[in-house]
Amino acid sequence: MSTSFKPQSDFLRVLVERGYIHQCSDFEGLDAKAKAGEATAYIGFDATAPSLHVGSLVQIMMLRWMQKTGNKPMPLMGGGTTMVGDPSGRDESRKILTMDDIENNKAGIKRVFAKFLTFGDGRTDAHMVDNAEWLTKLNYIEFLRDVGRHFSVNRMLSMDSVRMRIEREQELSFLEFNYMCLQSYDFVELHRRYGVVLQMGGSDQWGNIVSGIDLGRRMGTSQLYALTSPLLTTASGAKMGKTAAGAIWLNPDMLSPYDYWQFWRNTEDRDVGRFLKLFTELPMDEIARLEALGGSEINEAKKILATEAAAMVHGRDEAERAAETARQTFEQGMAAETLPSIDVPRAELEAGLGVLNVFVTAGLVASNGEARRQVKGGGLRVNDAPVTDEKALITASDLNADGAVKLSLGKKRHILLRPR
RNA sequence: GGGGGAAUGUCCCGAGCGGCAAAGGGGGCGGACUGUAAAUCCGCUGGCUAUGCCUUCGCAGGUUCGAGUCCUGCUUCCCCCA
Repeated sequence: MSTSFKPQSDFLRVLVERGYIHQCSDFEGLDAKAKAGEATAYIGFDATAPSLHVGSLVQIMMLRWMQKTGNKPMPLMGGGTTMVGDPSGRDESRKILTMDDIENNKAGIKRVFAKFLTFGDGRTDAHMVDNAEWLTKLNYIEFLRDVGRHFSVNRMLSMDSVRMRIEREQELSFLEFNYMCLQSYDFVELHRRYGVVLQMGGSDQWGNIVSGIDLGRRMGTSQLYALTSPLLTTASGAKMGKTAAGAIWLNPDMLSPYDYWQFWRNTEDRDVGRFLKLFTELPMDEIARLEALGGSEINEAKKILATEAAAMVHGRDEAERAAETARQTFEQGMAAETLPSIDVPRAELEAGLGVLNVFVTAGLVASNGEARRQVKGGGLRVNDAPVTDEKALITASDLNADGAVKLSLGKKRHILLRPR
């Protein structure tokens, strides 16, 4: 995005200055719509997991800004499209999910949106839709005649997502090949039902979105618009939000607020400014100040980033608590009472529990074998003392002043063991 | 329809004369150095009631003291010819 385009609408102005925009089909046209508060927009979310993770956060933030700048955001549950599976950016077919899984996932995902958007019937209130509502009712022949005839297979074959599969000689099922048609049709359907004129998404969705605009034109909608966000990677090139330890989930039952706060606290120096703009709502001049901090002072900026980002998802109180827990744990080296914890029956603790087993139970390591290896490498600690004997027992005498045992893996991951 | 190849450690890529818990990467985890950063260096990277036992090389059988490695059938994918 390096145009000299000067947005008139609050919506585009914010998105441009905060770095949300990768591509837009028509800046001027969309700007006018947004200025009039008529830029009703949707973003589709596939129901492939019981929670969204950090990878979807940019999209969610775009919807939030949309609402804050006087337009109507519509998160779309891909209840129908999830049954098909998006081939974009994938080099192999998705697993087919069962209907039960999809329902379950939708319920989890809805909880996330409630944190970011105000729902209701007002003009700028968010409205949640599910494409299963219309996609599952489609009649095959009718769909082919009304919608299918507008799609050129020649053109679809030239789209990145499809071409890649073909070039790499990887299977692309007819089921997946249809995904684009369905997503395009969603756009048209949403326009007809709710007057949606804009579809946003990650840059990998550009092709699908534009194809929806095209279909709209052929099927007689008014002008539709596309807006995509850059695909987020960390400065060192890793994909955002997915580590081998697991994705950075937004639902607290999948990842504790404390761990969520830690994720942001561990941001690389180079990413701090960019992330503050995308994932917090701090004013731009404040961000400029924070991002200019040099050397170890940048850590202050990271703490603010962590607290602001966590507050958005888990609420201000939880965020402050996570920040305080981190302060006590890292800056004072104590076992903050509010660290994530697990319970263990008091009788078992008094009888003595094997260290290895305890670390496995706490979920810090996957198996006794891994625990042993960590002991060898000096990675496990009980109450900050390195575990040297893998046969050691943890007993009631290990309880600290707060009545808990602090288990640590490495320098960053801590869990409290509490007798119950 | 005919001919030829491929499937390896449940994160990925990938070597593998009949003795293999299976080379090497990447990724990840841990350690050192730092600032809970990056870069760099080092270690680890099947499971267990553990000087041993169990489970792994697409699936099912077979040959053999012994099979990822050889044979047969099957599945999936790729290439060439038609």
